[in-house]
Amino acid sequence: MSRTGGEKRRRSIVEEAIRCFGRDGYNATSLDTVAKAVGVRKQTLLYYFPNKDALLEACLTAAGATVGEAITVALEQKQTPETKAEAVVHAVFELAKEFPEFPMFVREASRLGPDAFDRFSKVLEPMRERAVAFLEAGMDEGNIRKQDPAMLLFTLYTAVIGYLTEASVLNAVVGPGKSRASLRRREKEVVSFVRAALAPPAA
Amino acid sequence: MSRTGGEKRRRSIVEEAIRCFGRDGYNATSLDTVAKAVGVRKQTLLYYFPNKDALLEACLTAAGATVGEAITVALEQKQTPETKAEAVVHAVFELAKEFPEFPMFVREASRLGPDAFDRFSKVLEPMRERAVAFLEAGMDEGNIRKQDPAMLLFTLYTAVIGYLTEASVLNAVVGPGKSRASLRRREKEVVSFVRAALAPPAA
DNA sequence: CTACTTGTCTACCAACCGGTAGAGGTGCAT
DNA sequence: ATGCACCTCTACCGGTTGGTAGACAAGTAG
Repeated sequence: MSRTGGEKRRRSIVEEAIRCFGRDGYNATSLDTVAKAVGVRKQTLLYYFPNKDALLEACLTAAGATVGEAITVALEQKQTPETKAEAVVHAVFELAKEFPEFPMFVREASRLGPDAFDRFSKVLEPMRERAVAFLEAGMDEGNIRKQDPAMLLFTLYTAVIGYLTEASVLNAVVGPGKSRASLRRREKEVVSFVRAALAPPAA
Repeated sequence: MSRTGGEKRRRSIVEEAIRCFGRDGYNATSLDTVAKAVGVRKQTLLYYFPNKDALLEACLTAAGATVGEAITVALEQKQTPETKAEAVVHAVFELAKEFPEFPMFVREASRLGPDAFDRFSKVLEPMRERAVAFLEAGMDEGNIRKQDPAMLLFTLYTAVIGYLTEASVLNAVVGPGKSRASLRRREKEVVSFVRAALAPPAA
């Protein structure tokens, strides 16, 4: 029919699959659902990917590359050590703004087990190492409160992903009185939280 | 056959369903899977609950009651204001220790949307209000850093649930070098994090 | 003994699942 | 024009899904 061309189609399949997997979960998403979102028949998916699992792997790799790229771009601007963490948070929130299902997909990746998450995070490995080194250096210089840097990184991760994915909880906790917190407000909250987590005990 | 009796059977169905829904997600769990876990045929489930959705509602209500009870018991012991938060964290971790799928089910509840999460959290509503009041009082007295108490509560929630559910991430971030962090160690990390989040800026 | 309630079961259904087989259309190189 | 690689499709398969219909066993009250 329309012959959209191979690589372009492949990318659009992966993008829609990430949306569906993030929204409904991998196991609860049928190939038909993804195909309908792309605007194509299920068998076209199976032409590009031998089976559902291969499609998932492609999504995991692509997602890792996407977030890696976003963070790299954010850190390319010359940053003072103080603003680095906030720049990363901002980049992730920007990504979530124009791709709301993305954070949910990341959480789904971790839910699917170590293998799936490793495939997602493999690209991010060097950035993780640099982040740990950055945190350790900051601790040695006294700019960051002394603690296990890996655990600190994990705590920051859960805070960011939590603010981005637990919308139901946020509404329930903040209560019906206040208007539902916008992404912008949540980013401010996360940033202030990150500052508190990094700040040394005495100012 | 064995006629285990109505209410007992009903409870065991709900418990196993929480396990399955937490482990695999609601949409990806079949009634047959739950039935097999209980040791009974699918139609027996449908005798107690008219359909899958009704079973989910029962699970949400039961889960809310369980965590509410655990927290209530933890706070019954006379606590100093300083140890209250840690007592709640400890109670939740104890619950997770002997019921590992429980935190995952809570996260699944939030993933299923506001209606589902409301059903879970309805029982917890008065405790939420008391917690906010407690935090506000602490802020007024200068024992807790001034911030939006509802947002603080949400941040604490995401931290606890994150440490309990994101095992894959934890292993990936902490790295293969160290042994995987035990629940006990994670509880210590969460508690120290909670302290940092509550602590006023100058000691 | 009989009638009724409660609980568990077998048998079945239409819809949907992931995946296979293969026809056919389109554009490009020869 | 012809062959071929690329892409999308229809048709189908065996297995699983949530759910219905109803048989049957066991306790219980009269």
